[in-house]
Amino acid sequence: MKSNKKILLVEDDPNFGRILKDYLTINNYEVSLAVNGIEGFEKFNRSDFDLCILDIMMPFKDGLTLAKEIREVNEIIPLIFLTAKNLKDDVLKGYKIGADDYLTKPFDSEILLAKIKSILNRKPNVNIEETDTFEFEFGEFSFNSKLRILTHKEGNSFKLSPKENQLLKMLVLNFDDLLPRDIALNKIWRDANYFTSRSMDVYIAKLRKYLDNDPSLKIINVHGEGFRLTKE
Amino acid sequence: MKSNKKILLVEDDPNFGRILKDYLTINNYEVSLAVNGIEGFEKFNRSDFDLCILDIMMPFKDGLTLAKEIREVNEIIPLIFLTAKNLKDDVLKGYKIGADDYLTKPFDSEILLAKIKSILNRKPNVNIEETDTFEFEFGEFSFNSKLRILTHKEGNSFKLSPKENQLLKMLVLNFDDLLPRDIALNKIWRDANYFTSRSMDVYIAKLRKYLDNDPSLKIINVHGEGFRLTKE
DNA sequence: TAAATACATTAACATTTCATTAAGAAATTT
DNA sequence: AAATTTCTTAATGAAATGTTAATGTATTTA
Repeated sequence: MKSNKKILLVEDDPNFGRILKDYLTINNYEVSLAVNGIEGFEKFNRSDFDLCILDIMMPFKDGLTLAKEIREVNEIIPLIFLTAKNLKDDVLKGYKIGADDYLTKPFDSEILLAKIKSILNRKPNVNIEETDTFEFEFGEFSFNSKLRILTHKEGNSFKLSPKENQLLKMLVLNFDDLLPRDIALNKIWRDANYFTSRSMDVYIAKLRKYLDNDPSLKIINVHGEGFRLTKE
Repeated sequence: MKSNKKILLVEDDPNFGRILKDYLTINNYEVSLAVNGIEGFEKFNRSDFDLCILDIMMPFKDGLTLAKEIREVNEIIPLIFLTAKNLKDDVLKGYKIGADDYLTKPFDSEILLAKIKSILNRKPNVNIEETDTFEFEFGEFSFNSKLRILTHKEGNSFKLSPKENQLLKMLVLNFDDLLPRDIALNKIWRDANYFTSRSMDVYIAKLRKYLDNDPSLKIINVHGEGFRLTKE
């Protein structure tokens, strides 16, 4: 029974880390152990993992910061946090970054195993346009979402903020089709409520300003539903 | 900010159940509360839920048994278990059935909320709407009910309000056939009484104005019965 | 260390969209 | 003719959206 799933484990306590790694290895996972956030991020970038287990309390770079960096690069990889005490604040922060779960130390190893299985067995996400493409052309613009640069043919060029970038990317991926508000909110803001919704409106206004350079492009609101990027 | 997500909560402690229900309701979930596994299963079958929260320890039918029955009917709906104590065995059984998560009582309500959001966000609505037809042609019109746009061949194009859109869609789906008044009222207005009926009349008038662009199309009233969209 | 920059959120106010209700006329049924 | 149902326009208030500015918070630069 080979599982082949690769897990990145980031844990600064060498004893605990070692034991946990061995336990997961025995259970047919391929485990890479990093002892702090910096090493963790390096390892993450050098290999393709299926899941990350991150200790929150770590020297140099804590688990939450590491998670944020990982999320910037990879939006879908499952994250499990380990918290030393039951620090509610850390837990909530973790979920906001996009955690899939957390465990309070000390925890039962069998339960960790069950959680890992549950997360990895999840029906392969009927995922919303998960794509590797990062270069787009639309109207008189070219758009590189990796470099976050929106360029108008005339030469005008804009550096986009992370949120501007993500929102524009989702609009472009759904060109001429509806981008439902709550889908965008849940993906970009990781929460859908009054405030994130207003924030999104502000970003729509910002994008409209950029797009003014090509008068044929419009971001149209569908009242109560979402937005649609379209030409003419 | 509408969330509209429906949660089935099965909890035998009436006080705790009530409080939890209220808390979730305040946070924009539509909650149905059942006090034991038997009632829970009945409610589950009578409606479409987006997520279930099940207490494990319950009289008559415990949460694990209920979960098993639910899983037989529905393989994807997310399940969250509540355990009174940290009963490792129950937790493991829960995961084996296909739980998405568990919480040990007493738990923090904010954390429950974070878990719910996290779970619902990664299961983008396995929505019926998605598979639904939303493009129609009739007379000299084309009609996109997803974007709520009604377009006349000549170029005239109208943005429809949600109610206009739903009503027109029902008429088109019953083209040349009677759309009974109370069926439309119950589906669109969720209630059939004097006021919703007057409101529907107003919307029929609005639709007639749009349809005037094609003189061959008529919305005909069948006195005391309903309306019929027809050509010539 | 202080100032500047970048970014996201929140506030404030304007505008638009939308559903309901009111009100009177017209049509239909009895 | 009386009662009921439908038709249509307009008025109202609530909710959603548009937009600019202010606020808060890191990070970078000087």
